[in-house]
Amino acid sequence: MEAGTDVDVCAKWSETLRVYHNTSCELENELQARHDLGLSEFEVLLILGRACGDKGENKARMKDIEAEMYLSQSALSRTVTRLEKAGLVTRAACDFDRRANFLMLTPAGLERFEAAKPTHRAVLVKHLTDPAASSRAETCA
Amino acid sequence: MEAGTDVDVCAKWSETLRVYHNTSCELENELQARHDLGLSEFEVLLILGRACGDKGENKARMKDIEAEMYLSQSALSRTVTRLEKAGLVTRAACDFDRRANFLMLTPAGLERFEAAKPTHRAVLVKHLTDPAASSRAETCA
DNA sequence: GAAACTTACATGCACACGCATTGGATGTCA
DNA sequence: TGACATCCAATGCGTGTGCATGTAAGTTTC
Repeated sequence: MEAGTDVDVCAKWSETLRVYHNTSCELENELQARHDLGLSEFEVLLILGRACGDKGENKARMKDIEAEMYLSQSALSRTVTRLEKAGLVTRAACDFDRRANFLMLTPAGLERFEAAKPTHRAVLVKHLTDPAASSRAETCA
Repeated sequence: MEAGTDVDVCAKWSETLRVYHNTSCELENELQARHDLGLSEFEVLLILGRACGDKGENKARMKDIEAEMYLSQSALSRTVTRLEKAGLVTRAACDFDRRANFLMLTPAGLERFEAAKPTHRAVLVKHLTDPAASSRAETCA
């Protein structure tokens, strides 16, 4: 709407790309190396971890998880399959709607999540508090 | 370093994810639908388009392009292969360093790039000038 | 209550990506 | 000159993703 919009927009996009790639790349690497978790997998645990946390029941419907993530329905389905194979999560049928699945954290899943949370937070702090400190990761492009 | 950092950082990351995914998803969709170009492919054209633009020679070394993109060396190599098959770009050996390749825009490539540029800019403006206007795309998660 | 539609999840498939490796060209040092 | 390290680009391979589709379950309409 104002003069210089083109340049501003390009600069803003470049900055967004830089922060996004550097951060998600390091998140991926750190979570994988330290906790054997992919970023998508961690994000599912993150949603489960805060869902109904006070009731002690860490569960959510697939559809609700999907709505909170930038991941297609099929990709989420496979991500959950991986988590299930790793024993971090269990699928449970929903009594009221047998099309739907509930997803629950297992004790192992909760433990893994709690262990990974500091790693996740540390990377975010590193890259988002002082953007200048966010440099290119060694791997990932 | 200050109180509330954790919450601030999480909110900032959420916002970055939102903007990045919405924007890149719509970029991908629009460029594909209107110009038969993937986002990575367009970005290569973008770099070539502004490289030495004044000299009328739109060329650059693979390594230099790689350094400007968030793409691995192998992915760039294949992206260029696709562009080459589409006739938008040609590889040319470098006289001074025969390990390196120069990449050049063909006339068709320049034309395609010029056609796609407004689409690219429009999406950026839409999503980055007023962040609230950036809503979830229909496709892509 | 049967038929048509919609919703939730899984799966076949194609594809773009990153990592590791390879092959060829260049530079360096003895 | 010969041996070795370095650099550029291509390719084999595995994996995660999205789209399209399939299947089962719920909802609506008559």
